[in-house]
Amino acid sequence: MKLTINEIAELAQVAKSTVSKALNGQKGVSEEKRKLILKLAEQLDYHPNASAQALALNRSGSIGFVLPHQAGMSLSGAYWSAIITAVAQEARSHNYNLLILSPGPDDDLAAPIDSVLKRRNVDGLIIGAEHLDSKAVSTLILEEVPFVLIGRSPNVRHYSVDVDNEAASRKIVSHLASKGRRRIACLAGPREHSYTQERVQGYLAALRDAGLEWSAVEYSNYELEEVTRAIGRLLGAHDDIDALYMTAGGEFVLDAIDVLKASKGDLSGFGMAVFDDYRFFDYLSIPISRLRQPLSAIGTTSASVLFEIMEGRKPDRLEWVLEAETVLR
Amino acid sequence: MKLTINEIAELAQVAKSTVSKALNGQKGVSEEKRKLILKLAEQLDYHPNASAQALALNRSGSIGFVLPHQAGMSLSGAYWSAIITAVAQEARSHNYNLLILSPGPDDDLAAPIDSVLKRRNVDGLIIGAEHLDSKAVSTLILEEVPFVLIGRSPNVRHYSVDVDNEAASRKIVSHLASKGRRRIACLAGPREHSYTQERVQGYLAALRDAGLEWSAVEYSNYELEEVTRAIGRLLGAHDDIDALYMTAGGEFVLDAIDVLKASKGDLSGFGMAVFDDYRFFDYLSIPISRLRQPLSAIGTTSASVLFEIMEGRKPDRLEWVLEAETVLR
DNA sequence: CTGTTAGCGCTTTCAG
DNA sequence: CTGAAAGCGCTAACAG
Repeated sequence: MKLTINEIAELAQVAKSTVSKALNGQKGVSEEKRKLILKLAEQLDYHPNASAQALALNRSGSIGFVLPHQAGMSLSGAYWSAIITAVAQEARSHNYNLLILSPGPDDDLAAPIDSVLKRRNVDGLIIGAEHLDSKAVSTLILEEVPFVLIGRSPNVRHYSVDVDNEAASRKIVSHLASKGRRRIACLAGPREHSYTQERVQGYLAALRDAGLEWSAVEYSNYELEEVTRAIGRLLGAHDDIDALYMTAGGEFVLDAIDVLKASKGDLSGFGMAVFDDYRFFDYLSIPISRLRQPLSAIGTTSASVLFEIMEGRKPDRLEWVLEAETVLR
Repeated sequence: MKLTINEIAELAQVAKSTVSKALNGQKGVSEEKRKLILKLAEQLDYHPNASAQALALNRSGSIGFVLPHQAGMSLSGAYWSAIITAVAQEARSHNYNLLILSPGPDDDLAAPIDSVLKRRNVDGLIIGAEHLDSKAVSTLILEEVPFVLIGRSPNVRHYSVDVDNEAASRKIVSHLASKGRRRIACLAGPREHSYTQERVQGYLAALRDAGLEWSAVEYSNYELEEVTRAIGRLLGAHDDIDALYMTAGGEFVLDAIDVLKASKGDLSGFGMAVFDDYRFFDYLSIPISRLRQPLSAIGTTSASVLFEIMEGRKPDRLEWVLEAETVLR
């Protein structure tokens, strides 16, 4: 049941090194033998043993994808799943496999990465940045592991692909302003994430663009209690808020709407914009403009950048910034 | 930079075979040497090279997870992502890695599976059944590859873990009946999927339980056009339908509600139940009762069944059926 | 162009 | 208990 290169060599009456060369398209094999060998391999459906190849070549043939902690969580799963699908596709087209590294609920991100690296299970990594400690990153760089980040972390300068958080935010908040909103508040995600900062910057820029002087930003960690408090602070301090920009989507939006409704009652006339796009937004009680991230492109791009560095080429830049699409309502 | 078993052996002044034994907890090593070796390995943070181990042991140390085609799609991604996260966890706890096999948009499911198997990249497979052709399955069985299915396919009898589609459907439709609905129609998914059939059976059983004689089932492939037509057929034939049971959730539900609204106008008083649970259901115009699948449990169970067969133990049964939780509205 | 040989790093006999 | 040696399947030098 185990078909090896030796069988092929025997059948073709050649040395296994010849088979190896023929199969790998190397030169130094007569056209005649090459044909014979390829035909044989094809007929017998021979595939070289991955472990043996990996051992001989000192390369695993897999890349790893590191999920952030909360990837399993409901809607954010949809986000990661779309990216993974694209990465898997790209990997396959390079004849690589895709390993998923999902940190346990408790243990830290570094452990699984470390092990997989030490064991030489992967040749490169794509890491959902979110909150990657710079310690882990410097280890990676030190060990010269090729890797690319999805999203960026503060204090980390490395290959990354991300969406243009600031520009997109600016655009959609400008849209709110153009609709006549004058008191546009911002409900932001966790302050420590780069993407939150960038999106807030975009928000502020849009206000400046529109000549609005008033602004208000509150941060939260996406959990109902904090969201409640954050919105409370916003509404408590200003009773004339007429629009809200949220720097992240998903269920967070539902929470926010609940809280808003509870404090303000009727929401008609209230403006809303969100960074992220889910179709159900159209079924909530107010129109929501939103930003749609190019998920497949993020996956495809990060994978191809990774393969580029794995193949020793040096990309001409460090950061790939993709556009988010605006969906105006 | 490459720390191998040889270095450890040298430092410990023993043969590498002794190191191997010590590290793998085999007997035949003096307590003294074992301690020394373990200490050394710990200090130097030695991890055996996975490929070498795989080659020597003829086992890859990875299991594969086969996604169905449309997994990247929006909300269904959330579903798979939750399962994968659980599987990854379980794999890690068995010291296995998780390989993701995602079929390309065009190519068939068999190709990637076949290659990964032939190359001995995985020791076992978890397959999102959905529509797995029985040909592929028989190949797997023939090659004696350990695998378990998530969900079931008609004509395939093999280890599988699934949710109790019929019982859950029966329960939730009974709930509709208990609320006084008398004309409960069923909007089903694709007829060829087992889960659709089972859910329809549950629906019919519930009607019988409630002593209702009237029933109506229409199938569709989840696409707006077909959904429109299916609902059209239901409403066209019966103008007194007062409730709808949908055998699947996600965006499908939004489409259905759109269509319903368009034909019936006001939906108040209309009853609705759905197999699947998303929080946004609570924000639609009518209350929706629903069934929540135990996603993590599905992942964990399928993985542990897989490991059981991989370890040569023969589970006492072929099918694991988990309960879906009902969320009544 | 071809075959022989020597590893890749690990496990596993099997003498000592 | 210990270590030398063989071998997992493949690739890469190097003679011929």
